[in-house]
Amino acid sequence: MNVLAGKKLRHGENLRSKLLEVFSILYKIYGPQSWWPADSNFEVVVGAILTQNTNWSNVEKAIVNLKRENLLRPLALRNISTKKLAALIRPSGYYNVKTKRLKNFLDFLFTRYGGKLAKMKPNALLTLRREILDINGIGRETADSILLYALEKPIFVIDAYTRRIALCLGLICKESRYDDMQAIFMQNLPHNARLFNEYHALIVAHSKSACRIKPDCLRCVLHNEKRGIR
DNA sequence: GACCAGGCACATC
DNA sequence: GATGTGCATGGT
Repeated sequence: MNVLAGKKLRHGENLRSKLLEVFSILYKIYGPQSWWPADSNFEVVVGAILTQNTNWSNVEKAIVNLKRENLLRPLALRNISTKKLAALIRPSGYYNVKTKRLKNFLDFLFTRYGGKLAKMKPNALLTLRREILDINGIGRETADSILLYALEKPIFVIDAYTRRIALCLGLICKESRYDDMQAIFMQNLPHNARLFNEYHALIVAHSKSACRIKPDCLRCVLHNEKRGIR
């Protein structure tokens, strides 16, 4: 369970105001992110699967290969052989595993929604989440990335960046599990897809930034921001 | 050459 | 349920 929700933090701040403050400062520093970096909702899904435990620059190489072959369309990707798909996504690593996972998602998409992501959108968030999590190879993070960034559903994505920053800020402990961490954000922020989109994207932007302080240590940024130091 | 990067499933205990 | 392991590339 969420052991920290509602608990008073130092300086009398509660979790809700702390989370909003962090968002406000990140937004002020990095500006609107308007994620995900993709040309279509389907490309978001492909990227979410390819980026599993992989550097994004490697994923970009695979995406470029797929675009070159005009394969970033559900039907086209469903119709190519696993051998060809594996060769094209090779730069993203774990290419045999990820080929199966992409095909699994496509099987689901065509079986249940006629190959159209748009047909998924009207369904309730939790219904969709259950369905997507049933696909072999799609875990919580990938499912939530698809739900938030491809289907615009209000769910907070927990990834390695979020974990590191939340740990740094004392919002979670090392033992916290995915659902616990997600509850910290979901129970203390308005359920708004645009807010969750920007918040997570800003966390990634900060984590990847080459700021002079240790990128993972948001505490330093918060401290300096309050003192007017950039 | 070692280490790391936006996971996940599966086997084992 | 917790822990260990396999899956693989490209950048530093």
